[in-house]
Amino acid sequence: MARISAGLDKDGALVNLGVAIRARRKALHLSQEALSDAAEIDRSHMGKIERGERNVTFLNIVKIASALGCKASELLVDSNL
Amino acid sequence: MARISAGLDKDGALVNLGVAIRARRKALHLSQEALSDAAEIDRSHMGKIERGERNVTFLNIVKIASALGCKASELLVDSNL
DNA sequence: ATGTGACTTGTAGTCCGTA
DNA sequence: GTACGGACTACAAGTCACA
Repeated sequence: MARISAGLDKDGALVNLGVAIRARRKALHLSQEALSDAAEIDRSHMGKIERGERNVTFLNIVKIASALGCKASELLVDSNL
Repeated sequence: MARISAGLDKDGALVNLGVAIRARRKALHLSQEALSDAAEIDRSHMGKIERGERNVTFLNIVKIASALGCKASELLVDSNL
């Protein structure tokens, strides 16, 4: 059971963000482990983020984007937000 | 004293985000109160976000962007992120 | 109208496992 | 290499009083 209720994440914003992160990660042929290591975020947490089960903080979005070699805004554009 | 250390917010990302939010809010001639009301976020909390003193979460960024009538990605583009 | 400090509650984020 | 769980700790969310 995810910790984010469908009610809170009305437009699936977190899921879309997670999908965008995963897509960029795969494009770079990185493992979750490699990415979470580069972003200095726990691998378990990163997995939940990709699945849209966690409401990431802004600073971590920036860190992840940076680890993916792109801007945070690009991730959101991918997510249609 | 701000709750976010300069060390954590290396590039002033939170400050830039706050500035972008405030700029858009002013452009719409809204008070913090009106905006925080529209975004369903407490005025006090919103004020701290605008000053870059809080590491806001993704879902709240989306809520604020929505209350500002723009996309979350646009806010980040304004912030150069 | 906004800034700020003090506070409680919820959850982001860590660390350990198992499959 | 990834999903998922339990048990923590750190900190964002949310509220209020007062400047």
